[in-house]
Order: sequence, then C-alpha cells, then structure tokens
Amino acid sequence: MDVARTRLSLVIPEELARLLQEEIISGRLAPTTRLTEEEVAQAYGVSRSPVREALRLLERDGLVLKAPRRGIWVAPLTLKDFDEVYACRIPLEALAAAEAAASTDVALKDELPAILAAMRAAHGDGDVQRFFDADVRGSTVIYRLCGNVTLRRLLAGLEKQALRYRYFIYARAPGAVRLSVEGTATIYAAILAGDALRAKAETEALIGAIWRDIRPAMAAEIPAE
Amino acid sequence: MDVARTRLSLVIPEELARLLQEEIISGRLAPTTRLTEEEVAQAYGVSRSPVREALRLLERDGLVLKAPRRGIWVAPLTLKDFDEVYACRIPLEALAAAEAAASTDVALKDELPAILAAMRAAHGDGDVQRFFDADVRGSTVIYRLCGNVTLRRLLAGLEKQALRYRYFIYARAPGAVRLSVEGTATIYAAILAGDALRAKAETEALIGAIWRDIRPAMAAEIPAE
DNA sequence: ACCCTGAACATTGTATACAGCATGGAGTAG
DNA sequence: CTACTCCATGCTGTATACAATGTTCAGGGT
Repeated sequence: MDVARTRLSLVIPEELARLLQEEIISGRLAPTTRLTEEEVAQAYGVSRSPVREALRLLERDGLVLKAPRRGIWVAPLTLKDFDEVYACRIPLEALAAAEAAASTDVALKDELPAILAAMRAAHGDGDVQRFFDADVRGSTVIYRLCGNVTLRRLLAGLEKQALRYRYFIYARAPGAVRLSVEGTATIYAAILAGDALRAKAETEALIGAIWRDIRPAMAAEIPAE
Repeated sequence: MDVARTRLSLVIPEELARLLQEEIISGRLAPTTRLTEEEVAQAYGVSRSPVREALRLLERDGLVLKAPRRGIWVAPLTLKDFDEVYACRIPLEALAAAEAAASTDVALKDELPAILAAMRAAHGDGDVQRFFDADVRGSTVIYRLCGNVTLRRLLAGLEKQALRYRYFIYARAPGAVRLSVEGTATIYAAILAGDALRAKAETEALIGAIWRDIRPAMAAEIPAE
C-alpha cells in the first residue's frame, strides 16, 4: 500500500481513473472486460471506496458501462458508438478550434508548432504511441485556448472515447496517421492566424475526413453494435 | 429511513441526484450554497456513501463544484457559464433535432403535438413550472428520436445547467416564454415533416434567439463570473 | 433430455468507524 | 492595533463491516 500511496498521491479516485483510462484507451483492458471492484482495489492496493468513485468517473466519460447490482464492464467498441462519437465531435471540436483562434494568449499559441513537430517526428518514426501523446497535448492546448470550460468538460468525455477508436485503428493501419498530421497542420495555421472561421471549417473537414477514412476498416473489425 | 426507502427505492444515488437536481434547477437550493455530505445524508435518511455518489453525479452535470478536502457547493450562476452553455447547446441541440427529423419512429413523433399543446396551455395560464415540465418532456422525446446515445449523454449534462438559467430568468421575465413556444412549434413541424436541414436551422435559430433575448436580463441579475 | 427450483457463492450497495487535512478563533508577540 | 501561531473543531477521504441482490450450478421432477 505504501508503494501505491506514492503513485496515487494527490486524489486517489482521479489518479486511479487516469490509470484505468490509459489501460482502456490503449486496449490493454479489452472491451467487455469485467471489472470487479475488489480486483481493481487489490491491484492498486486501495480499498473499494475510491475504486467505486474512480469507476463513476470512467462511467461519466463513457469508458465503462454500469448496470445496477450487476457490475461494470469496459465499454465495447461498436460501429454505432464510433459514428455517434464522431458525429458529436465535429461540431464541438470545430467550436473549440474557432474559440481557440479568437484567443489572445500568444504564449499558449506558441506551443502549437512544437507539438506539430513532435507529431511529424513520431509519424516519421512510425511511433503510434508518441504520435498520440503529442496529439493529446495539442488538443489540451486548444481546449485551454478556448477558455470555455463547459465545452472542455464535454470534449474531455468525447475525446477519450474517440482515442480508443483511433488507437485501435492506427495500430492496424498506421497510414491513416498522415491524414491527421497534415490536417492538424492546417488547423494550427488557422488558429495561429487568428482565423476563427477557417479554424472551424478545417476542423470540421479533418474530423469528417478521418471519420470517412477509418470507418471501412473499423466496420471490418468491430461489431455494428 | 423506511420512509426514505420507499421514495429512494430503485437506486439511491441516482434517485438522490434527481431530487437534489430539482432543488438546484428550481433555485430552492441557491447558487454557492454549501452542501455537506452529513447534512444531505440526514436530510434524506441515508448514509454518506450514496450521498457521495449522488454528488459525483451532480458534479458530472456541472450542477455542483467540488474542491478536494474542501467540500462541495452549488455551482454559481454566472454570465460566463451562461454563454458557454448556450454556445455548446446550439450545435448539439441542432444535431439532435436533425437526427430526430430523420427518425422513422412515427409513434414517438406523434407525441410532439400534445407536448406543444401543453406548452401553449401552460404559457396561456402563465404557469412557468408546467411550461418547463412540458418543455423537458419535449426535449426527452427529441433525444429519444435521435437514437444517438452519446449525444443524449452530452445534452443531458448541458440541459440541466441551461434549465437553471431559463428557470431563473423566466421567473423574472415570463414574457420570454413566448419566444420559446413559437420557436418550438416551428422545430416540431420540421421534425414531423422529416426535414432534417430545416430542423437543424430552426433549432440553431431558436436557441440563438433565446440566448440573445434573455442575456441582457441575465447580465443584470448574475455576476460576470 | 430438459426445465425448473433452490441454495451456496460472488459481487454490489450501504452503513459506520477512523484517519487526516482545512478552517476559524483564541492568544500572544511585535 | 495588527499579524502571526497554534490548537480545537468540523469535514472530507478511506477503510472495513454488514446487508441484499444477482448468478451459477446441482439436484430432482416432468
């Protein structure tokens, strides 16, 4: 437990949720895996109380499904859910990009080029994990640029689910990463130029393109629902 | 406790969250009110365990704010949050209306005229509470029509917060209800006609109009942030 | 052979006990 | 009079004990 304490230092449920979330997004915890509270508690050396709270947080983000008195499962990846997530992401990410473009926080905007470079480098090395790390950092910067915390709250839940699908498909068809890198470059340029309309349009275009691009492969790999 | 048992029968945290949520939306629990777990537990005759879970649910929907080790407060109504909620509602409600229009569930669509009639009647009687009940029922039908459960999840969180603002301002300026009734009629007509594009456009127009309409009164009543 | 019943077990849901941080006020030094 | 420290208190966070429900599998009846 002392070991766990050092890792789960600040607030145990949030930290625990973050660790489980990584397991789920990366696929190390497979879809439909049953999660019993006691098992998770023992695995991380804490009691069931914080585990229950952590699982509530994951439920909020749609990463696990919960049935009263029956238990909790890692949410399955389905084509229907994939379509739903992308249908919602298009207007929300576009709104975030538009507000980010309108931001005057120059210091924060200046972080974008380095992130884009990191994405390009990871793509060049064929390192999917590093690509995703940079991609998530970029999203985080955009969310912070658009000071809309409500929008941030909504997108946080969506993006985790979206990442599961992207991680899943990129691990099988890394070629699709290129689309994301180039589209991201265009969006960042619009944001840096302060062009809200273009940032919005480019974001809609990119997410729509990724959606269409990876959907056939997805349909072949995951159940309809 | 036996009395509470009968009321909180199914799942206590969800039921408790629903009750507290009504208190918050209606304003009976004022913004910035401190909620201590023990008080809530005693008020409803349950222990702190389910109360903690209920409060997590409210936190998810943005109705309460939580600071580690410091406690929980009813989220304040601020102009910034108001703007954020409406900025997010426009694209999401529009998406829901568009998908609802495309639905083929005729039986469910047929519920809309009665709901509109109820809204008109409540408006005619100047009964804000009944108007809101009908309005919420209408939203529920639309959400069910658009089978997108992810979108439903996102909107559920947003609409509760939006209702707080609408309830707040309609109680002070009931005239603004008319705008909502007439706009709703147009949207329902588009949905019933299966016209997704028009449903989307009308929804964007209505929410934008309500936003602009009540914002000045809101600015006079609540802090900027 | 199949279905139905029931009891043991596994797991969730709730209550309570305890530990530890945060806040506020009294007291004292400057 | 002000500011700072320290202690008492209240509350949250975590652990554990207990209650209740869902599941599973064995056994008997049809």
